Amino acid sequence: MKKQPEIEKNPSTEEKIKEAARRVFTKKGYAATRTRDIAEESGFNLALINYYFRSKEKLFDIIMLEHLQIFIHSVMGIVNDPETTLQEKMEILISHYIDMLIKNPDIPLFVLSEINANPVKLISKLGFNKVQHGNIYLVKQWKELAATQKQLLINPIHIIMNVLSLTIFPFISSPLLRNRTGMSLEAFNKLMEERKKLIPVWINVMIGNSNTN
Amino acid sequence: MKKQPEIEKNPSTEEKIKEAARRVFTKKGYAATRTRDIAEESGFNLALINYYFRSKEKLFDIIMLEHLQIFIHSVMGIVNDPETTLQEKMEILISHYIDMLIKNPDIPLFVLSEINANPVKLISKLGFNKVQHGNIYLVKQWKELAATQKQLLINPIHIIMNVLSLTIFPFISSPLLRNRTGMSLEAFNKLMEERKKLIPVWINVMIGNSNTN
DNA sequence: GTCTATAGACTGATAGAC
DNA sequence: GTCTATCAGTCTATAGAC
Repeated sequence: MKKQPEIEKNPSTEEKIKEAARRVFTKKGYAATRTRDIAEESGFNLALINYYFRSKEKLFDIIMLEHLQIFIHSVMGIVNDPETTLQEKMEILISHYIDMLIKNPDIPLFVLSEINANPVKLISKLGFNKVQHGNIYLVKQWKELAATQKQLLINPIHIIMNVLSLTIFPFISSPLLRNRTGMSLEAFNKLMEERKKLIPVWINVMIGNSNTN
Repeated sequence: MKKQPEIEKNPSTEEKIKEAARRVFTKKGYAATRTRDIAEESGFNLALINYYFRSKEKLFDIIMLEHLQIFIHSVMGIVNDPETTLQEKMEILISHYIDMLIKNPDIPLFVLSEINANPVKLISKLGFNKVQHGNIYLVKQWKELAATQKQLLINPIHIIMNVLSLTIFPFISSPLLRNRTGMSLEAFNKLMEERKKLIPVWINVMIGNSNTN
């Protein structure tokens, strides 16, 4: 019943710095971020960052690892659920991603940029390659479907690409799009809410129509 | 009949530096690029960069402007062609973009990252907002179609998003995707070639099925 | 734990020789 | 035009006071 000692009644200094770093890194990227920016954003002194995290790079690794875990961990529960159908998984996944992206619209561009800038480090060193595809329930269901759908000529990787593209890309291009059209953030988010229902419909008609072409 | 003096028989020093800058900036982004990297890549000395371009930022602006013009100018001829139908325009546009992206896969992530990092400068200062939508032939055709399709409940902006998402996003996520699946660059490019035909089909069934849902 | 002050390395830009 | 040498400013990281 007793809580662990010091489980942040209100955020500790270390946690505040980490949150500040998350905001600054995610917005500006690793190279453009100065340790001074994080200090200023956190309200503490520059020296404290190195006191808690030893270096800018170590702090960055922590932030990036947490971002990747948000995307991977949160999804694992969905794709590994034996209770839901393939169709339901897709709907839940898209809805879940869009919710997350409305809250954290800068994450995809940040993650993809940093992976592009330093693929070796971010993919191998951060333990990002430990996921075992074979054991995932979604993959099992997918294979079962593929076995029955002998007519389906399209490469399944196209479908995966399409789900991710339709879900994530609008957020990546949001600054440009909103500027060009004069759309407000609220209007944009409302469009994204609409897409929770639209994308699964689109994906279904894609699968249904690609082989009868 | 006489050519302009010195229209690069083989590339001038200035042109070589610009090409080197294009490669380095596009790969690493503005902040992570050091003037010394460009010098090394070009084979010339650091001082020459400032001799020709005065500053790192001025050189960057030139590169970025050229990238934006590639994307805008090359597209203008297509969307303004009165000879082609809306359907044909879409097919040509997608095919044209995929060709360009296979040759320059780093451009979208680069452009979108830099716009995200500095929206005010890159959208207004670089004269990126001079396009007059009203005069474009594609927009005219679009409005004509919309007038006849009174059943079409879906916001047209979704369709534009979808075309761009399905075309561009695979290139942005290519480093991650290829690493996760072990796919070669050749195999990836072949998939993208397939998408030249697939995306227009998908867009058509989207338009056809979204309102009968 | 938190601060000020500063060391030590690096960066963009320029002066000046050739 | 192209180079070497170097300046002035900025950056990360640390030493040391409190």
